Amino acid sequence: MAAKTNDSGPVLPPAIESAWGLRERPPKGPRPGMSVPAIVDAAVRVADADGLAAVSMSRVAKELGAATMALYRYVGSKDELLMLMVDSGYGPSPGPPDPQDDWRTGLTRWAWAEHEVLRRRSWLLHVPISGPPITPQQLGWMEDGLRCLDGTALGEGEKMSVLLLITGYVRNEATLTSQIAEGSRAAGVEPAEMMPAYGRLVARLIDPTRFPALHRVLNAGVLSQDDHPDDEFVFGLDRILDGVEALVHRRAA
Amino acid sequence: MAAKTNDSGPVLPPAIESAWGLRERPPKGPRPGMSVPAIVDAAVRVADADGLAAVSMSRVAKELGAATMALYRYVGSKDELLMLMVDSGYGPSPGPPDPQDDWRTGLTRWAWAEHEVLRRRSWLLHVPISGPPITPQQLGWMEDGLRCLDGTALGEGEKMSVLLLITGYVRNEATLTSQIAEGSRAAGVEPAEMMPAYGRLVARLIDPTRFPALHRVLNAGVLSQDDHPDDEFVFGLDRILDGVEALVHRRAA
DNA sequence: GCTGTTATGCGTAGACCATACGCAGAACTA
DNA sequence: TAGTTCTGCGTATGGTCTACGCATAACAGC
Repeated sequence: MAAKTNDSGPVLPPAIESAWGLRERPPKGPRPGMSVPAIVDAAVRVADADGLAAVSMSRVAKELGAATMALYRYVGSKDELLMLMVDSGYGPSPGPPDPQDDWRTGLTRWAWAEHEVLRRRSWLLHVPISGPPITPQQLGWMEDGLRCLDGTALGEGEKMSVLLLITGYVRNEATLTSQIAEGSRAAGVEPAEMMPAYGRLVARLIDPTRFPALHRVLNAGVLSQDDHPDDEFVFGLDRILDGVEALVHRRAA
Repeated sequence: MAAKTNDSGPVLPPAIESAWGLRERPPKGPRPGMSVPAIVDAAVRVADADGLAAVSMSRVAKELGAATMALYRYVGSKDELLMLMVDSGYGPSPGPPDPQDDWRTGLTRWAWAEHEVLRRRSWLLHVPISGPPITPQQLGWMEDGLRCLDGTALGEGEKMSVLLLITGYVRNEATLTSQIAEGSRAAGVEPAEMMPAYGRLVARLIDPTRFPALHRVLNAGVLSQDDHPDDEFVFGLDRILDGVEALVHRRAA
């Protein structure tokens, strides 16, 4: 088995190396007619317009007026293109926290920034991620998140865990809301009618003696009202930050 | 646009209705040679053995000694089959909490049960879920989770939010660990060497002045040691439950 | 300026995939 | 026995990714 490593560590796909600016063009051969950034931009444009499912190599090539196979001179595989799309799709990190903000304010802003990106580009949630982040902007987001916790007494590992916790939460929450939106579009139902319809469906399916707690929830009308979706987001985020706060206090003591 | 609803609410795909036992076989015509459960079992067997990517209609049909198109008499589409695979793959819910346990013990057990399932069947994480749960066992898990919170003063909506928070966390955590496992297999690296290799890679890429906080984390050796993976899981779960606990106390006051 | 080397653009083709459609035959009802 | 309805599934369509190889363009060294 060919281990994908060399002396200086694991080997990066060429296109990722060029994203870090580690690759100069060889002086020989014809001048390239495209560039990796141009391809990634085109792919992002397709995803923005028609969703991730519409992103095929031939569609992206058409967007650029090029032939399908021409792309493979720039990206090693579709998966590689997807990785670059994620990096570009997230965009630049929200920047370091305001020095006068406490960690909680900073992380809240950080979480909202990701929330906002995922709301605008829900296709990011559909990209099957295949490992920890190694692209420049992704690591930029991480850096900015870590800085929010600079003033706390948490260990470095704990800081990382907290970030993972929060970004995971944001992604998860965004996944759920985007599913509702996509589901309502697919079923031809008003988005606001989606959860009530779901509630009625479940109410019709379940036997109240077998599912008493669930039945009680439905009876309370939990799914019937369409409250502001951001409320749900804020609720979970506050729970998590409460939990982190407890830890921060314990470490500071 | 054809709205997928009728008088009694949204229409369920036929195969899902049969999972709820709402469908009797019409008396005419030849007797079916297969059954939906047999097909789902075969598909789960394929996924267990070779991963979700190996689950194609033809592969499942081969597993059953049937022709590809024969499956479409039982399931409406591959997506429908995937939904049933998830239901079957999760298996029966962990059961209601022990009456003498407090809510926190109960939810911890509930979270571990899902954690365990996802560790054994990581392909469940790769199934693109397309909406809120409507299959019997999925709702069974929900019911059992809700019951853990029965004794608390939380509102019904809050209980639901707490469950979503926890299941989201468990899925997210499982996704990360399974990515490490799959990544190490793909790169031909020992699983224990995966995170250290990642750490070295990032250390080589980043400029310490542009990424000071990240650099500090790496210097602290956060990624170098391979601590018990369950520790990471417990850490996040405890943070979340701490946050929930704060809310429970506030509501009880 | 010529030649060898190397990269590029991309056409062809192969190996998959999901699934629409339609037909032959089985099992029931009347 | 005739009619109806459902099953199994063969064929075919249109899509996917990508391995391979060829013609050509641009440079390096002589």
